[in-house]
Amino acid sequence: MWKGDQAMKKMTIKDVAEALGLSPGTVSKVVNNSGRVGDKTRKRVKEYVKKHGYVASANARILKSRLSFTIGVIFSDISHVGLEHPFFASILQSFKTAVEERGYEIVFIVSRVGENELTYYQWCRNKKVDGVLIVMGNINNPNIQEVVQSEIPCVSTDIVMDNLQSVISDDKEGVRLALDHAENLGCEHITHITGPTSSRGFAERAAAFSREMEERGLPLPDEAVEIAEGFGFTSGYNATLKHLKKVARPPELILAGSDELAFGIVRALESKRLRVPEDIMVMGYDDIKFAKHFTPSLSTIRQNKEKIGRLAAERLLSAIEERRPKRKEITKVPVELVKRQSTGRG
Amino acid sequence: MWKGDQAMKKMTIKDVAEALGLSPGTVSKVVNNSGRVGDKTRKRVKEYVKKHGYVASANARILKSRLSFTIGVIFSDISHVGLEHPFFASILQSFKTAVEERGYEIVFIVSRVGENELTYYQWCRNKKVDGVLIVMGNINNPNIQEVVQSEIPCVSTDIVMDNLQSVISDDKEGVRLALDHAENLGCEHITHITGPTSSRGFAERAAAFSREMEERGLPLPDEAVEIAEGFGFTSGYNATLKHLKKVARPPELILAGSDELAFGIVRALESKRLRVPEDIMVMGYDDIKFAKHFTPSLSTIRQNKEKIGRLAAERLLSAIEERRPKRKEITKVPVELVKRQSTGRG
DNA sequence: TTGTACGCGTTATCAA
DNA sequence: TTGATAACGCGTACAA
Repeated sequence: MWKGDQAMKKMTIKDVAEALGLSPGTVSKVVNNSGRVGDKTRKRVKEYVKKHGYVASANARILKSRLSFTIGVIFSDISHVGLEHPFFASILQSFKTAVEERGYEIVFIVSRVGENELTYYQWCRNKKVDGVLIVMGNINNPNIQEVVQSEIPCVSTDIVMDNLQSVISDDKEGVRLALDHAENLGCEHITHITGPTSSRGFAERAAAFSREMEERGLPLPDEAVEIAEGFGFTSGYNATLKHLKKVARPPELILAGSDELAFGIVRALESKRLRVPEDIMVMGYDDIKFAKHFTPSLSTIRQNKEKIGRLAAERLLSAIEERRPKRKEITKVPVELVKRQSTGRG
Repeated sequence: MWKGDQAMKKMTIKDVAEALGLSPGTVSKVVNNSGRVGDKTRKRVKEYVKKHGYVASANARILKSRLSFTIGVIFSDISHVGLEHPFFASILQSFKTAVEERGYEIVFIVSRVGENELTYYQWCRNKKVDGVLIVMGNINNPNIQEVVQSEIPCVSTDIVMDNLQSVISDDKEGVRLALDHAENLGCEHITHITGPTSSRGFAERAAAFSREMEERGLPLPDEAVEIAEGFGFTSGYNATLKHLKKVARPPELILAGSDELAFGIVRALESKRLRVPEDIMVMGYDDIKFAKHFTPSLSTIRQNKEKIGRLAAERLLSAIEERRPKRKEITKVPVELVKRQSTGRG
């Protein structure tokens, strides 16, 4: 089906109208199921359109109408975390699948168009996106604040803010499950190593950890919460070494803020001749695909990434289609304890 | 900066023109650095535009002009492999970064718009994308054939076809490096377990493997190449068990078609009380992030994902901007041997 | 520089 | 009711 250099001339609504001896307006109505059109005409148009594969130009349509069937995605502004981050990639994937099923598509919001630097909000206006998903963001980013406070429907699977719908894991419950598990294993001296608290998840888990430990009457010295410098393996590794230097005696269990941190934590412990789980236990958070293939396989709190993405899509599309006023609303998605070798014999 | 429900009225080129007592055409020229405009006028316009943050509507612009500064991405059609696949996600990430630096953005090509089923080509025409990246595709997919044979510039980081530019790893070299390594380790009985050969990478590695083994005079019974059913851990696991049943005695080394397969291979061997690397060695392919954290850490052939993505971006953008006729062209990116524990003592 | 036709649909208005 | 007409959305490009 080689078309050579010259493209097949594109069929426009006028071509269709002309071929059928109708006006463009009438064809438009049929295509969009709007307005009144006679039955036989409607049928003629539908058949022609189907047969010849006419589809309205996306750009012309968006230019005129309210909706673009496009969702802008804010993926990352902080710390070179990209599509390669398994947790966020999973969420994005399931969100993408869900909106595509409803005829929407996703585009990544960037802060420039051609040569112009735009704010996220300007970008959205410029592209007329129908809604915005914040997969990962920082509440102090003025760009994000602007979008969230604007008239554009938004949903986040990460941050929580005024006027913003969020679909997130129940982190309090996650920490509770983790500590229940720890207590069942007979652990009392527990350390929490988490990532930068500029990230909501990390901050929330750290807060929940402290509160829970107190309520349970477990020891909570200052060193019991260690903040790693980044998101990845190396950050977890380094934070662990730092922590071990601070304490007289290693804790019985370390709860990590994420699986990736946990991987680094485990290796750091091993480098100090501490065996996991025999000498010290480790728990992760997220249950990314690799957690079960790690050695020792990682006990963790599973976040339901698929559900988070799907629910976020539902919430956002309803907000778009019902045009209701924006308000803060948090949907908590249950988490689940996954027991593996790193806290026992697997 | 709460804007409430009613959006700030959008500023159009007419508003700008009116405010400055000029015509829209003049403003357009300034904004696009095209055509002749007087110096002082140009300056006045630039200042006004900067101050008030006017940006041309993307849709109106695309509607009229040749370029959309948009690249369509074909990510996956086969086997539920999504953004979660670390190898392809890495390539896409670096491609995305590279094109964004040049003012382009990416959109995922899907096969429907609203209610209409479109072919990829129709979709591209409909959206006026400037070019297409095929991150992963099947050469027998008519949708892909149509795009590739069309007038739209394309580049692939996966498949190889007529009229298509490809930026891929030098798999022959990769297999050669792997077998050199194997021979240096004294291995002669080598098995290759790879994924579905509908995927170019797997097919090419399998072919290279057979050829190289023959040239080296190493044994190449039929069972020496085992095709797994899928891309992931489980496929590797099952293929290994199947292979072990076929052979009288396990090979000395297994070369996997990908790291993910290799993970499954290793665990399958262990389940049969074969230690890696003591009893049998295993090599992966790709060097995804996790390969070095696996136990045993995985020796592998590193594909330069970052470079593949970046080069693909360069090739595609040149093709777009120079509008040269399409032809087949393969850019091979060097690979690298990474020695770790799974083939020695690490 | 400006005027204006044009790109391609959508939608409000109007005639039949 | 049915369908046609025309203005509109927002820029671009070319003639004047």
